[in-house]
Amino acid sequence: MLSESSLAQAFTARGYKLTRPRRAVLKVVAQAGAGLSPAQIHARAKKFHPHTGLVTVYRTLDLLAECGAVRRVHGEDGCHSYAPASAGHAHHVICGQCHAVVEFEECDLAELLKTVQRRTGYKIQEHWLELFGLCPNCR
Amino acid sequence: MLSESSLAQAFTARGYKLTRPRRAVLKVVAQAGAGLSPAQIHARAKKFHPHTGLVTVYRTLDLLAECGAVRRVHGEDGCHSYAPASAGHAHHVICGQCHAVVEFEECDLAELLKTVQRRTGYKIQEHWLELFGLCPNCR
DNA sequence: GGGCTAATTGAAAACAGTTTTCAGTGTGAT
DNA sequence: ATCACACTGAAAACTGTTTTCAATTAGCCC
Repeated sequence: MLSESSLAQAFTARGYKLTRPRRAVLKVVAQAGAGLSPAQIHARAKKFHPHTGLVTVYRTLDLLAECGAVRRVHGEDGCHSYAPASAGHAHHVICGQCHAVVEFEECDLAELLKTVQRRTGYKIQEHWLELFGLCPNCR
Repeated sequence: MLSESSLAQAFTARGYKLTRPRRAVLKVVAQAGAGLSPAQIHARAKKFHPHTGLVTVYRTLDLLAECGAVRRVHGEDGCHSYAPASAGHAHHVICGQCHAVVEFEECDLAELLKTVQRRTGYKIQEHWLELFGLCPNCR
C-alpha cells in the first residue's frame, strides 16, 4: 500500500509544490485499490478539495507517473486508467468485475524472452504483462 | 502472413458484403507488417479506392477484429494501432523504432499464472503479454 | 507574521480521435 | 435487369485530453 506521506515526499523532493488540489489527488490515489480513470479521480478528489479542476488532475497524474508513483493500466477497452504503483518493475492483475488492481512482481519470463529473441531476431528491451480475472471478492 | 483472400473468405462467411472500400482496407491490413493507426490505414486504403472514408475504415476494422483477423495493439503511448493477427491466441513483439509487429505464439506462462493465482487469490482468466525491442533491421 | 515571486490553478477554448446520423449508393440475390 | 437492403461518406455530435491565460497561492525571505 502506498502512503500519502511517501507520495508527498516524492513530490517535494522533485521541487514540486504541495498544493491543496494536489494533496487531494494524492489522497485519492493513495487510497485507491483499483485502477481509476482521471474522471473518477477528479470526482473523489473533490470530496477533499471541492474546487479541484479536472485539468489539475491530469497534470498531477502526469507528475505522479513521472515520480513512478502511479502507473497507467491498459485494458481491452482502452488505456484510461491509473493505479498506484510500488517502486520498481511490476505487473498488474485486474479484476474484470470490479476493476480492482493488484500488483505482482515475479516475472519469470527470462526463458520465454530468450526463445522469442532467437526466433524473431528482435532484441527485446522491455516487456509488459497484464493478467485479467476475478478477484477473491468477485469470485 | 495473412492472405487477402483468406480475409475475404472470413468476411463473406459471416454474411458481410465485400465492397470496394472494404476490399481496400483488407488489402492494406493484409500487407501491413507493422501496427497501423486507423488514420494510416485510411491513407493507404485510398490508394486502392480513392473514395474510401475514414468512417468506413473504423467500421471495417471493427468487423475484422470481430472475425479475429486483426488485433488491437497497445503501446506506452496509447492503444491506437491495429495489426494483422493469425488465428488463435498470440502475442506481439513491437519494434520501438519502426513499429514493426511480429507475432509469437508460445507463452509458457502456466507456472507463473499458478504462482500469481496462489499469491493474490485472483482467478486468472486471461493474460496479455507484449514485448518491446528492436527488430533485426533497426538493431 | 506579512510580503514577494514564480509556480500553480481552473474556466473556457482548442484539439484529436472516434461514433452517430442520415440521405444517397452499390452489392449480391433473384 | 431489377430489387431490397446492407453499406457508404460527409457532416455533426461526442468524449477524453491538452492548451491558453488571467487570477491565485505555496513556500521562501525578512
